[in-house]
Amino acid sequence: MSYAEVAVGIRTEPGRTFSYSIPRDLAVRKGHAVQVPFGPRQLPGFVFEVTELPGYPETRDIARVIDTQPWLTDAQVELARWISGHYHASLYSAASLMIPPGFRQRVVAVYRATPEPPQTSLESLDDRQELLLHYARDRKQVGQGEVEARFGKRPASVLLGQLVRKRLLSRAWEWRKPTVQAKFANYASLAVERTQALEETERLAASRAVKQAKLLNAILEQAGGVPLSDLNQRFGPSRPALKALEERGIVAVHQERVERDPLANRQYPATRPHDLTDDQQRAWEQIGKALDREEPPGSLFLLHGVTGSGKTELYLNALQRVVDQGRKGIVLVPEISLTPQTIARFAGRFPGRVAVLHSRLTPGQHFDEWWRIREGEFDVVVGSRGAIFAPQPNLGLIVLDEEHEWTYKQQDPQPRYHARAVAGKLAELTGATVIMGSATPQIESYHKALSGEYRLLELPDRIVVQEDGQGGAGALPRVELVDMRQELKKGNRSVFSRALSRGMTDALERKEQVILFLNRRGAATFVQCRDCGYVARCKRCDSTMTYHGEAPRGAHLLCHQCGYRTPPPVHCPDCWSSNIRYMGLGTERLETEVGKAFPGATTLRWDRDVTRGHDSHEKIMEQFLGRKADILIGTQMIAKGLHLPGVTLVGVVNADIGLYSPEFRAGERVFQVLCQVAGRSGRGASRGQVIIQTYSPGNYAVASAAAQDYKAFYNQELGLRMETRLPPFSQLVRLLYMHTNAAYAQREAQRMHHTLAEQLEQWAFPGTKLVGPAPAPLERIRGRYRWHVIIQGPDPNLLLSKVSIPEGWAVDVDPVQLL
DNA sequence: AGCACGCCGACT
DNA sequence: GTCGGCGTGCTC
Repeated sequence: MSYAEVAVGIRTEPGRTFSYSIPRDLAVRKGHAVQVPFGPRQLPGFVFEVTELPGYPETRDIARVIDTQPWLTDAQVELARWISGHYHASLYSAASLMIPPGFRQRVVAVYRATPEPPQTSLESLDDRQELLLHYARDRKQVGQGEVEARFGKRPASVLLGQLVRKRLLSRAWEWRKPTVQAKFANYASLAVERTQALEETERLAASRAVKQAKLLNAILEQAGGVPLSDLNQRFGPSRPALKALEERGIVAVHQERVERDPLANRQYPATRPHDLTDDQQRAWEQIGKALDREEPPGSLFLLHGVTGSGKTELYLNALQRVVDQGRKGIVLVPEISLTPQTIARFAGRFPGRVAVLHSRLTPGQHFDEWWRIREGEFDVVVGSRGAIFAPQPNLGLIVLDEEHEWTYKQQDPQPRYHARAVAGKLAELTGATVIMGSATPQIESYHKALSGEYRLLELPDRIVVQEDGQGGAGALPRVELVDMRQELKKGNRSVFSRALSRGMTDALERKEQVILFLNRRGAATFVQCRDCGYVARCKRCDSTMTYHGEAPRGAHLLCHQCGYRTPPPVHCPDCWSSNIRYMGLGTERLETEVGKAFPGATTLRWDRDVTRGHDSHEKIMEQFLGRKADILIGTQMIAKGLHLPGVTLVGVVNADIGLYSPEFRAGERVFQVLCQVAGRSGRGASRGQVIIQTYSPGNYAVASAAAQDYKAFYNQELGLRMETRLPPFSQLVRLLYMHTNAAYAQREAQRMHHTLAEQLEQWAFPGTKLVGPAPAPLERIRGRYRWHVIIQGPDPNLLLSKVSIPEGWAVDVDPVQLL
């Protein structure tokens, strides 16, 4: 008899499995998805271990193996174990990251009326029970869902339970069909020899069956069959004409599996490797050695290079080397950088061998891609955060581009993992090499690189890629810092400093393009009564409402926290004054101001408010690349890795936004975003110019961004982190509790703090301390009050593992933000 | 989800 | 001293 340790789909402590016996007729292996009995229910689970001895005295049998193939590789099983432990999540939730979404089969209950019901039970029924019993007797079986639809979720389960206990209904467990499945489409292909078909085409054309002739000709042209949808698209409704051809045995219509390939119907021009610069060559030698396994495997590289220094070329070379060895790669890029431009760079180098995984895939597309990756069909998987879990067999390389991006940290559902940390662990398990690249590495990463945990590779110079594809040394843009306090003193109350105004005029005269960056949406950032000082705030959150004044929704106030929308006030609700002023500046109002100051220029706005549609990112960029606009106005979105050769001037309208946030990473964020925006300028032939407007020119983040000096920023920031014992000098775990009742949330947080403090006193982990309990900086979101407790120390998990976390608490290990 | 267990208030 | 309300924890 063998036994299995199964991670069951319930809330559990990290790492917890349950022991089940394996029936003789079931082949169960590590990594299998299974169905197991658990109390009165049947639940899904994953097999983490197969053993000869039971891990528990009273085991029950595994009910079913969901798929003959294991869904998790051995490496993924170990990876899930690590994620569960490190991020304090259940093993099941960790394993779930690695299977295709939409395929989470669930067991559902189905009910049948019993053939010989006990008479006594039939006599004691109320109206609703009677109704449900008759409903069930009228059909073969009744699913839980339909009963819930008629009676409501809660009453349905109560009623069904009552009828089962009275032995009037019997309950069985069934698997709900997967929500996504392989897709099949109709294809038309030749059923006769080509020569015969050609004759037939001529005969049909000569007679009056023009449509049939056209169709047959199209089918002739494409060996292996044409999808009917294509024929319909090209020739209009074709089914009747096709039917005629089919009946005469000339063509055959059959079903074929179609891959919902997101790259289908897109052509990527093939690209060849560029010559490397000296810096690139030096970095490449080190990477090459690691890939050739001349050194112990599992190397982690941090590639520090400014925008345009040729990091991607090194990624491509490394991927090529790995592919030549018969191994495979995963490339992670931030979701927002997953543009057609980026995909083209990888797809062009490995034509037909690149899979793309991102959140905008339909479940069907995701499902198909997952299985094809699993089968080893792709050399390279390009995707956002979750692509780190792509089931790439024989993994040789993981690339993490823009490693400092905080979108690599999963925020909402457990496990709140960081793709960078997961990549490191996966590399350790598989022997793969990791290359992390950034122009502005996260402080922790650079610290690790300097202390030898990562291997540091520097690319200090920018390369200008000419039209012929050859590279040469390029110049960094000239950056000018403008003190807006001086502008005010000189009587300039406009949003444009004299320098920026002049720069824009010059650029526009030379027919060059301009980017204006403002990290805030909307028209006015807050709405205030001039008489009593009232500021419009969101009813459900504490944040101030932002005024949006544009079509299609008309003027309204919007909460950027929860999306709550309300008409703009005519009178102050406190003092009934009509002296309402709109204060502050957002992208929307900036566009208006540009229109006033540069009436001849055409503008394009790029922020979350104009990019709701699916392809709108692509459309806006195409418009700007096609010179349909002179000035692009946008938020963070414009800063991410776009190559815009026509831009020679970037204006940062207000660098100070975010600088005084209560977050310990505020300075780092401002520095990163300013560097990124500056990198948008002068990527074509001419040298770019950047003008940064600020009210805090002396601030270290703003000043070192203006000087494009990462090391200066790093040294300053590291000093601050050391004083405050923040990462990398400690590790943080944040425990967050939310509740609609403020007092309840506070009490719960105090209770948690008390428990932790007790354990801390008992075990006395050195250097570990508790921060809080305190209301989170965003004290209320969507009407829920938020309190948190933070554990700070060399290994907070030691303390965390001593307490059990009650329901309702969110545990965030290595949080990227504490708002 | 459903069952056992335990703690507290209302009753014999 | 006993009965039963429901809140809490466990199910391999």
